[in-house]
Amino acid sequence: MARFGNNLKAKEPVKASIHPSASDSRKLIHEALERSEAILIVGVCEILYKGRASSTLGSGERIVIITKDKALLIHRSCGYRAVNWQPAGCNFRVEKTSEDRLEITAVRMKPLESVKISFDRIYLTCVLDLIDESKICLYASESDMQKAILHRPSLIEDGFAPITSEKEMPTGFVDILGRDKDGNYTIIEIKRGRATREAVMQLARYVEVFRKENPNTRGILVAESLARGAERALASLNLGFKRLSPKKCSEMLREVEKNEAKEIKDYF
Amino acid sequence: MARFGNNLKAKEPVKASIHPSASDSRKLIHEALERSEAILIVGVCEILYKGRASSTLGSGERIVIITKDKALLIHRSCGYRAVNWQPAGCNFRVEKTSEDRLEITAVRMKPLESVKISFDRIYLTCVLDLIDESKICLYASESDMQKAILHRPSLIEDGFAPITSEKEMPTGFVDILGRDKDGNYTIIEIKRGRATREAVMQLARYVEVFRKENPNTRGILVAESLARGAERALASLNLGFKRLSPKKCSEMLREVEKNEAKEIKDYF
DNA sequence: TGCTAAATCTCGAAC
DNA sequence: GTTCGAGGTTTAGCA
Repeated sequence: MARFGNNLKAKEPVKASIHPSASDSRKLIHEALERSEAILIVGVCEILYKGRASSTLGSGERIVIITKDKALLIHRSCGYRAVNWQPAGCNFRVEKTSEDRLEITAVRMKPLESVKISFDRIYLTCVLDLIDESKICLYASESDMQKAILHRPSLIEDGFAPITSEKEMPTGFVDILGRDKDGNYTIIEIKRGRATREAVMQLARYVEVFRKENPNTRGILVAESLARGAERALASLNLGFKRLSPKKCSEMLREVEKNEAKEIKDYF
Repeated sequence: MARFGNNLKAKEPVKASIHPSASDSRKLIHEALERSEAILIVGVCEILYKGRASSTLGSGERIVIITKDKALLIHRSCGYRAVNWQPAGCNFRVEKTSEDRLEITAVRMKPLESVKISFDRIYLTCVLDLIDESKICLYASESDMQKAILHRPSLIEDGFAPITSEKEMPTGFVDILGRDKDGNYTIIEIKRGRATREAVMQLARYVEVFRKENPNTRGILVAESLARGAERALASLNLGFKRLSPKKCSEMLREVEKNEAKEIKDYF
């Protein structure tokens, strides 16, 4: 951690003010916004959103977060999703509208929209000077599946040979284009989870277009599993399916990477 | 607010513990979980996620929220999206793993997955007994647009007459099916924001299938605006476009509701 | 319970 | 800057 790595005395990363007055809270928030520090507020508020859509939310006790990059999050005591929000890059206005009331407005310019939070009461205002330089590493994404297939085409079927990936077509991008052991063009559409009817339609469009030039073209949907409707659609459109687990692909890739590193190490 | 409405002395809704020891933090969190209160933690942690996918995130200062309904949210100092999370209904385990280390694990049963947070240091632990009974009201959704069109079909064009909505087809559900002033079947696909090529393709599929039975079938895409690719696709597929604002639809609906209420009132 | 489609989707990469 | 597609998508509605 940068904060502790150099043995200098750490600056206090959390300044908490419990039951602050509206004035104090306004001052803390205003200064934190100026310095681009994160802010955490717990209190009783009403919320108005106007923009692409609009929403109203009556009084309730909520958690409000403003991030360093000026995103806004309002969380209720239940549920994973924020009840109101704005993505990063907002302009904030903080106003004391009466002795005990504080109003925070986040304005996004494009598209023009705003979220207004009117606090009746503030229980807690924290200014957070958080340091967080780590990068998140995510495994078993769709692109891991694509890489795995390109690296070991037999994951699809024996004799499959990729030609290109991300080939552009009039209706979008084909995940993988290749030929099967009989020389037929084969279009691969990858979905990491349960493939829906929509995914089948996407594959069908590519195959349809490609067949105009190359009649002997097959389509194979690759996914962890198939939704009912997708199964029916595949059958009626005469397209193939290959079950493939994103986790298995990711594990295989990491194994490959390890071996490659080893080979390089062995080489020197 | 329920908390203040009855003039009883309010229970303190926020218990904040600044720089708690791992033991104290563990105790606070454990009790809050038992009582289904919300929890807010700020500290230095590493995170491991394993489940449908998997992720690792090295040490950093973050905000952790556990909600009353046992959802988990981990926010970084930047960005709107949580970096790791679990939806409501998790089982939590809180363990002190060494003098200064605290480990919180959220386990979701279906699908089986887990998020493990290892705290090196905790700056703040808050137990939040939040009351929030308000319902959020959201306007200008896609279904508002559909309702508005069904209520006033001339929003599409003069003489348009809806037959059904949400009609099932082999390839999906048609938003609105109707006839135009010349008796042609007309399929309406609605998007609330900017319509993409994907939306045009969806409409094209419906029209294509429907034309097999009824050659005189038109397709109209209804949206706030059109992406470039969507525009091209519409032109080449000979489909129509009608610009319609979700906000306008929502306003119209509320006007209609008001008048209906008035009519009923006038009647009695 | 499973499936389908929307979302104030957001986010990132490619053009 | 716009467009396009993925996402650990989540969530709500309906069969």
